[in-house]
Amino acid sequence: MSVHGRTSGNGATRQERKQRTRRALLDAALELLEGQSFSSLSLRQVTRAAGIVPTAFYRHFDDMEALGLILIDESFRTLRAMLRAARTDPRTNEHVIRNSVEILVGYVHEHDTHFRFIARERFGGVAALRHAIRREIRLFASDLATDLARFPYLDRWTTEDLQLLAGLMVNAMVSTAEAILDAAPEDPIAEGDIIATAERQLRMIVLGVPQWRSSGAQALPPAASRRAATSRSSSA
Amino acid sequence: MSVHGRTSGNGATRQERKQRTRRALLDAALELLEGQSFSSLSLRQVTRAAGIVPTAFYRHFDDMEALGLILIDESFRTLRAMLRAARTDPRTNEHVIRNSVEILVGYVHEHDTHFRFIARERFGGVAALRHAIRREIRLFASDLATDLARFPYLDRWTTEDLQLLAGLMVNAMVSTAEAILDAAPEDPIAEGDIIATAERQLRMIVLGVPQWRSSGAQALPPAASRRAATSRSSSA
DNA sequence: CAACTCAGTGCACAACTGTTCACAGAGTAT
DNA sequence: ATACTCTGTGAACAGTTGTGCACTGAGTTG
Repeated sequence: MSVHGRTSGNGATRQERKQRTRRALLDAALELLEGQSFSSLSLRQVTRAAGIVPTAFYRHFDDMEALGLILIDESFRTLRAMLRAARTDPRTNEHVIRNSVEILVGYVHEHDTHFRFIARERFGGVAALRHAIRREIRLFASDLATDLARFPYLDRWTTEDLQLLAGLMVNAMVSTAEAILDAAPEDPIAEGDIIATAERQLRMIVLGVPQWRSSGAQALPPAASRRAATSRSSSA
Repeated sequence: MSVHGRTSGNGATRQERKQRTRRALLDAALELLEGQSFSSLSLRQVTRAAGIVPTAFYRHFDDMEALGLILIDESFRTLRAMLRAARTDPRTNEHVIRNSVEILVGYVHEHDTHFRFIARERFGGVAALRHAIRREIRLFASDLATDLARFPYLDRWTTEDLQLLAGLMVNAMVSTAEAILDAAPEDPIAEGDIIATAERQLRMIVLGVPQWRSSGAQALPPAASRRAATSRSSSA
């Protein structure tokens, strides 16, 4: 501690410098990943784009995989921030869907690298990343599920049912995000179509909500979902 | 033409032989793709697995990308076969969902390589494949949409609305397929859970159907619409 | 039969990969 | 000022990649 630290004019203090090249590596990777998948991304590409020599990579990460896991972490931090923004949105319940989609679109544009990375590696070739993403998506769906519980009807649902609904919504969100990212950049018509489709899909999902509890319980008892799963094989 | 052809005992006739190594290349690629993504799959890996020398690859495909496009074509052929199987299923409308999911699961197990390939490359790193898959999925959703038109209520829908619904279902199917493929192999409990979730998700989507009018109206219907308890005729 | 076609071979090449190692030199501690 | 720490360097390695080229030899054709 004490008064030690940078002697040169530019931002120094070793820790800072290390942190900065670490960020440079992460950012370089994220940018390169816009055009290729993680499994085809080489350590040397990343270091080259970050402006350091290949071997220096190991001062920051054991592995490319380790770097990938950090990127997943950061990406989901963004997703959670988006959820928080949607949750604390002051606008009325009448346009929840429209507003939510709007927030999603804004976040996709502002953090396109994160969204593209997640969408691409969700089912990608690297098992470790795939599983990490699956785990995070489950957590994300849980967060969304508790948010959903604030709405009429839904506050009576079991957490399992809420997660089911949240899972549907997350799927719709992810595919919407990828559609936006893959559309012609800054093509307002195409993006408008995508947004309209997303809104209507969410609306269609939501319309089933008031019907769900009664007939859903009738067809598959929520409490016995585990048992129903194992005894299902006889009907094949 | 005429009586020319194979002179040796094993299946010869040049065309046949060429066709056979072509298949060997495709199959080798498909098998390798179970463990990695297409963009990280090398020409040499494929030829090595197929038992030929790297340069012979060019006798069959211009490119790895060309091979990938063929794989997409073949994969969607099985998807369409699945749709046909579901369409001509003799069982009653009461269990459409359960039966459809069952058919899906069967196809996923029998053609796991195709499903995994599509799921993995749908948002993968190779733009050409990604776009080809997106196009095929749109066509697939159209096929599904026309199938859906056979059901009560739905026969009155516009094709746009049907495509919307079909898109939701396709999304659910794809993520179900990947969940099955990524589950512990031959783990009946995990797979049972996935199947149960898929059925309930589809059911939830379908429940919105009777409410849907093209413009969608309100997002969350007012508390008064309890009447739906008696009108569950079209549900699963 | 001889002439021709062409799927598959074998070698070569330049480019790229991940990882090792000894080493520089700025930042830090005493 | 001196000794230590540690991020980044540069050369070197064994391996892989895609592709060009001249070739072989079985299958085909006239």
